[in-house]
Amino acid sequence: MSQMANAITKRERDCLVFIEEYTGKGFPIRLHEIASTMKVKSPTAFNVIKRLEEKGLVESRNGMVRLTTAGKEAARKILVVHRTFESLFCQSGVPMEKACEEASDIDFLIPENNARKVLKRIDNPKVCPHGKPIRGR
Amino acid sequence: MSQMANAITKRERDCLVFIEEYTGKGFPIRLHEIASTMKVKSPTAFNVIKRLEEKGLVESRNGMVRLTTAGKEAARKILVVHRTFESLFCQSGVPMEKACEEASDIDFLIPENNARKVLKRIDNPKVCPHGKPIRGR
DNA sequence: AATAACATTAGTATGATACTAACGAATGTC
DNA sequence: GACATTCGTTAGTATCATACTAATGTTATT
Repeated sequence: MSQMANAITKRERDCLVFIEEYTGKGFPIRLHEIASTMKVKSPTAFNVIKRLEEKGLVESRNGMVRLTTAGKEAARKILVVHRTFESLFCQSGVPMEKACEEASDIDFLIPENNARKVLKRIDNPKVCPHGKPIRGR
Repeated sequence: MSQMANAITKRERDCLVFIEEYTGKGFPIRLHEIASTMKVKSPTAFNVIKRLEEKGLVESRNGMVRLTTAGKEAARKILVVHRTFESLFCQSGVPMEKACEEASDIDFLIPENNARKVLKRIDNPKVCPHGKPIRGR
């Protein structure tokens, strides 16, 4: 209720981003992989996936999980915001690890268009502190 | 679990900040006031207050609610972070209302010391867009 | 065909959020 | 002083997200 209709939780965010980053390399992802990365048991991961599925962000078939078009778009938006704030924190003197962690706590809460404005304000860096492109891939 | 031990929720944050701002003017606050401002029924507000009480941030007696020392300190920290990000958003071209709203979504998630670093990065404004002092009062 | 690895279902638990209904206490009005 | 209104509190219910164990399917590999 504090968020708009299509809100996701931190857990769902972590899961979504992990799938995006993993499957971005062309490998399919298995639930077991997700569970162990998120450090939860399979049924927990299964439920998170199920919720993401209900929200139309993820598809799973034969234990293979992948993002839908909407899911990819959602992940893309989150990553733009993530890298923007990560950059802001780093520019401000926060250590990279901490910057990343804190960006992860807020990147799914802030609309992309506002992050883009912030990006301009901080001199429009093209890559995040990890060297990944901030805007389109 | 995504947060540290003493984490509070968005609801609790809203409640805490509201009490801080209200009682800052020297008036005692009543539960009914809190409930109607937060747009929830009394029992809901009552429960939020109860949780804040358990966390040692609030005291209530005879239906009068006020912050403890720890509660004031927590509210102060939140407001430093709030005003920092509000300023950032405004400087970036986000309308003030929206800037405030979004700052409220994240200000309780970011540690004060990192916000202070961000504050320096954005040219150390002394007041937030509403004209309130950002650092100590 | 048997086993191992993994997915899935069922069932339970906790914490945050929110409600209604009912009750209690204080306050003010007639 | 009796009564009504207002507000706080308790009790009970519900939902959602999160997380677990235990049991059951399913698939793949040997």
